[in-house]
Amino acid sequence: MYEGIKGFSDVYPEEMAAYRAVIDTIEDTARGYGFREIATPAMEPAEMYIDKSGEEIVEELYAFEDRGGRQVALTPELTPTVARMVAARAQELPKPIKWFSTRPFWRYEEPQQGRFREFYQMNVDIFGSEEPDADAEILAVGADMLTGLGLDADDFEFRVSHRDILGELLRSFDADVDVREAIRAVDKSEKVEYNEYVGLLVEAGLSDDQAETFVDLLDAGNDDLDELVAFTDDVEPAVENLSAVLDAAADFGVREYCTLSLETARGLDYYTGVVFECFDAEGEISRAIFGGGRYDDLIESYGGPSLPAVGVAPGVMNSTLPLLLQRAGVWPEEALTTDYYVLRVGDTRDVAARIARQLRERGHVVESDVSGRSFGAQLGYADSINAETVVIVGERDLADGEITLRDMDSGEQVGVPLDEFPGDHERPTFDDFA
RNA sequence: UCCGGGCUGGGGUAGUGGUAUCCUUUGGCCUUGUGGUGGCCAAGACGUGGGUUCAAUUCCCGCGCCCGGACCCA
Repeated sequence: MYEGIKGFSDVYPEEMAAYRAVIDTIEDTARGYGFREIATPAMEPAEMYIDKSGEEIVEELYAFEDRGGRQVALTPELTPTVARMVAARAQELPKPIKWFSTRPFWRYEEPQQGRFREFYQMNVDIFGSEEPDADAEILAVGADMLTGLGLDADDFEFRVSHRDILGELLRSFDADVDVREAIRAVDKSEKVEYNEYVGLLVEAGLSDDQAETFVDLLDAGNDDLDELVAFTDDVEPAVENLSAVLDAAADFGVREYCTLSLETARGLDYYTGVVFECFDAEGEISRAIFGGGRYDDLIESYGGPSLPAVGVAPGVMNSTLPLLLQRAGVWPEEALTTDYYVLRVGDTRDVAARIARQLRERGHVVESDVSGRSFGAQLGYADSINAETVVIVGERDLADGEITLRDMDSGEQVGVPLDEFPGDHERPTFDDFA
């Protein structure tokens, strides 16, 4: 016996049935908006991540040399790959480009709540539109996924912010501010004490007074963005952009899930406009459920044309989303379902097989005996797979030209003439013949 | 990479310096034709390596994995 690798998970059928229901729901939501599915490689050149993120990223990469001497890495995220794909065909692809995919990613990190070394993530992106409507559509598709899963406004909130508001405010101070570091401090503000937060801002270049002013400004801005414009005109375009996105979100029917939260920054450097993070509204799940935002410069930085982009990336398996769904009581049932079990008694394989085939042709899940088991054992197995209906194909029944239908919930049975089953019925059950 | 807690049949547990309890599960049978409610039989565990000891599942150390936290978050 071998143990699995740390941070990698096995998923058994019952649990996978629940995941499958979740994945189907969120993918159908994206398809409903016209997002088209793409497939991408599990490995890329390691430089693709190192060049963009620095050598320290190697610490969190599954990277190695392949037999051809190439430095390769298991993909830790989708963005560089999709940027390459967009860049390669940017000329021919009609805009906007709306793509999604759901697949595993790998990061060499220490496992924690909702965080593993292999995890499944869906990516939904729009390339080629810088309109607020595109940002709002990303918010809308994200919110629709969650409501489609059974969550409502009491369960989650999108904390929406804008990178340029933070950037312009910081640049407006008469100080040599490391905006990147200051935004990183903002990103941590929810997790640390006030004094530590201010201290981080001071380390980024603000004076003590400026840092406190900045913190107060963000707080005031959450209530009224105009307060920020009053402080400096430089934030006006960003404020207008954020307002326009929220207006569009209102028309798209998802404004109620959005909260203005200027303390939300996202840790990544490449975001350029609206950013947002989804949180458990009850706070039981402390980590973000997922996040997204606008990254207008990234395609170009990967060698493509200048092409605006906005996206969202919900974790699916091995992530915080399942924790939220469980907390909210909407996690799908972890159970097998089986429409029919065709039970064989005696030398009836030919007839049983024909019936099973006819039921499968109607799109049902149908099992039959492949183990040579007794009647009782077959019935026990049918019960263990939650068969709804058992079709008993026995020698005695066939001698009378019949099969027997058994409803497994009630235990009721009825004889049905062989030539009437399944007949014209799309989904024949006990009730149709009782 | 660091910190805290954990690890006993497939799952859940009891217990102990002298190799282990119960529940459940799985397979078979009672019942070559009636499961989910009975009875019988069987299978199946001390994560791993080392140390202390006459003897280690039990005490000590390393490692692995699990849960949670820090760091990081793409």
